Amino acid sequence: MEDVERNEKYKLITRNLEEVLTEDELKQLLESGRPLRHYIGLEISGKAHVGWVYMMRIIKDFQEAGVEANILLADWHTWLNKKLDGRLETAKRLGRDYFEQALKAAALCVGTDPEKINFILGSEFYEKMGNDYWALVVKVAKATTIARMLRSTTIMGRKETEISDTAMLIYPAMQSADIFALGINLAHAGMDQRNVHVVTRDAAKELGFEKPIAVHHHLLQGLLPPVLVNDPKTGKKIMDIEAAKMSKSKPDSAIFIHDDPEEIKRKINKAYCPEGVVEFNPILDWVKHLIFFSEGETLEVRRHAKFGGDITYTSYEELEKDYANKKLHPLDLKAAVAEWLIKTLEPARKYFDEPNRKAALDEIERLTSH
RNA sequence: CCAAGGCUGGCAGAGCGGUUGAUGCGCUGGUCUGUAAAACCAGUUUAGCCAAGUUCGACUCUUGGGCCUUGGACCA
Repeated sequence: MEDVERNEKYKLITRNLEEVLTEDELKQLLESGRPLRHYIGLEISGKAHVGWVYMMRIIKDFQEAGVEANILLADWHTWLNKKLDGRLETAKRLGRDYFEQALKAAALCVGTDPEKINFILGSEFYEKMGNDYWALVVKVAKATTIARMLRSTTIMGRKETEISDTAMLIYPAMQSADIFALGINLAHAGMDQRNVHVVTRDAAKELGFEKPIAVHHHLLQGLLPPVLVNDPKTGKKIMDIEAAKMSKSKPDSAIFIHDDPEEIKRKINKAYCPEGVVEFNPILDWVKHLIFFSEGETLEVRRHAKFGGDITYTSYEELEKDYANKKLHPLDLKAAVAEWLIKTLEPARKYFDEPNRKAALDEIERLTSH
């Protein structure tokens, strides 16, 4: 009975993850019966896009498996990384006024209770911990070579060569310290941040801390045509992960959670989506990961009788097969996806009707538009 | 601290003491496809890190300052 439950939990936690470091460790932790403390850290930078909704669906799974969910509003990291207007105060304020609000809105979109997630503002936490926190940062820094730190800094959406000041090296050290200081045993992030988790696990070993389990989710593709590069290992074409993800510098590459229906339709319609081609297709990527997240999901395609009439898909595989065989036209699929997004994101739009939240959204819009 | 090179449109990146800022990418619009992409056509407005000077006239020359890059010096 208990084994079954553990198995269920394991499945629930891992079913949509792209990577678990390591699976055995996670199984062991579940078996130990000790509480699972999760965390994901977010820089206070851009606007909230559908990737957050996807992330929230994963967090919801974690919670249903009994995991305690924590989100770090990383205002210090934002400051280190020179985001927004470059001031800590701004990151601090918008962390609470916009980011926490947007994350709560995303939680509402996936039907989880926002109040059951702990939101931790970095600066408040560091103040509370005082010297102990900074001692941890130093410990991590001492346990990690410069080369290693540098390699982990591509998480910030910059190439190594673009890193010019020392603060950039403090950034990953703080990220590791956050995990230790919060007593996290389930460190969660997107695939783009896996390096820093690997550094953290190595440092844990060196410092005698328990190695946190690192879990990484798939990054939803941006809507623009993919940038393909040659993989030096296999010689095959792969996507440039940094170029492919949704970004605030390319507003049409992402759907934001508070976008209005017209905006959603416009962006989806603009999206790259070659007929019959499954590979590197952002719309199908979203359908696969975001929409058919779990069993029982459906996608209704409404189309003219001359194009085959309405059809409801109950699995991604089924849909992909039709798409590959050109039985499902991109335009019909796009319309269906747009409708799904409009409906799913409705709670977020409503949430941001509230004047204070709207004002915070306007401010972040202003700070990130140029 | 010293030296060399750089700082031009959203980005990359030419040329020139004076007249229409090359080219590429991006972006916007159009044509063509039942979407997008590709292709082709059109558009992208008051560019020159700052200051002073030389000059009839400087983005282009001189000097000072700022920032970036690389190298050196100090520590040895």
